[in-house]
Amino acid sequence: MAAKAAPFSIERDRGTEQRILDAANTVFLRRGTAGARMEEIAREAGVNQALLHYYFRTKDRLAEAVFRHAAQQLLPSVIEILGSALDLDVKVERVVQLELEHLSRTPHLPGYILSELHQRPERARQLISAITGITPEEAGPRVLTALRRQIDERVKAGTMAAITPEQFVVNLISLCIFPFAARPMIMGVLGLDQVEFARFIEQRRRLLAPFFLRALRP
Amino acid sequence: MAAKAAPFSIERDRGTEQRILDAANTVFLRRGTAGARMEEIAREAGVNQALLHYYFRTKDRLAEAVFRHAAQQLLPSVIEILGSALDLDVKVERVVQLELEHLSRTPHLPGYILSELHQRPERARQLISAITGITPEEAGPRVLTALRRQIDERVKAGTMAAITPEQFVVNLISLCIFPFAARPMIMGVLGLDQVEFARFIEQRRRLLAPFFLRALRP
DNA sequence: GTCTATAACAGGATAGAC
DNA sequence: GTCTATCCTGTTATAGAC
Repeated sequence: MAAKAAPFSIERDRGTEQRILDAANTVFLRRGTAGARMEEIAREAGVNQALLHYYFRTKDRLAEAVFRHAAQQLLPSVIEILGSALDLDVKVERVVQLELEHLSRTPHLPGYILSELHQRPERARQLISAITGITPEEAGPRVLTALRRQIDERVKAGTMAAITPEQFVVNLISLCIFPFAARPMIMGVLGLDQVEFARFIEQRRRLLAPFFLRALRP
Repeated sequence: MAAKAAPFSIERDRGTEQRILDAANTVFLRRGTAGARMEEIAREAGVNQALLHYYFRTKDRLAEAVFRHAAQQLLPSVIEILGSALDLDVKVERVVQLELEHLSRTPHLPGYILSELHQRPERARQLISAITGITPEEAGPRVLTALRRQIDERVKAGTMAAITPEQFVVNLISLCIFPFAARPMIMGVLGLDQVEFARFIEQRRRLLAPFFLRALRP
């Protein structure tokens, strides 16, 4: 319980439990829950396997902790931004920048979340509340209501093509997240190596918001 | 080897091997390779576990067969369409219709493929050749060359906003595939049940191509 | 808290009868 | 070809010393 001071090294020691969590994060994100091995996590953390069970009773509980943490990372504040009072164009630009920037740093995240959700759809509920901190029943409607008002306004003014808020949201996050979730496929189809893929994403940060905004025009 | 006639039942017996393959398909697509259990596949196929090993030596070989089959289903002819000589607008419309229609029938497919590719990136190569029947080194360039020419033409004529063929392709397949790959997440965030999700996709079939084409205008 | 050793179990694979 | 019974390996989980 007592926080340990880091006597020498600059990067402070966050304790064994945290080291294990970090290792678990790495391994689960890479291999998926079913494919992850407790032994590999222990090795990655530089401790032995028994210690994992000391801190987190079972593999299931550890997986649970990792998923919860990961869920808070995907869509970091997308729902918050989209539900805010910002101008619609600004929302788009911010979501794009935030997501591409963030996912560039944690490229395994989308693949992991989608895999988990695909194999355990009941976790969707958990994902939503992790993102928003409120119940799933409220999060969606809140965002959609805000968007619907902004869209209606513009459509009436004739400055925007008709679109439902649902399609709006799905289009936007599809364009942001899919390239990372499908990274191996995209690298394969387009014949890119790692460096070229990174460049591709950089280019995308400049082109995506304008692309999306053009699609919104009447 | 001899095809069996179906003496009584109308649905003809496609043989045990095929029944096992179908069952394996169902289970692997639902649970992922690591999460799938031979026992569950046997039960699903209505045979016992030993028979799986009789037909397909190991779990790995069975998984291999399933992946190969699945790979041929995703992007059914997207690469072919995009690499063809069709008009650009027609390509977009056809890809959208083909993919949404097809994925509506096999909703687990994208999640499964992405999971596999995420955990075993080396399979990307196998995916590409399964799609195109030609080597990965040729498939990408072929499509991109065709698109680049069409895009350049239009941009010069001033009828289209500048975009690289790579971003063009990724945008298009992101918008088609992601909603299925992230189905549980989307249902959660938007608060949709199964029926409402199906309606959402129906709506998407009408709205997606126009949306995309608007984004292409100058 | 951390370790070594080992128990307990799950799941894939095989033997052999029919 | 198909089944039942069983083996065997890999993996999670616990006991107990330090």
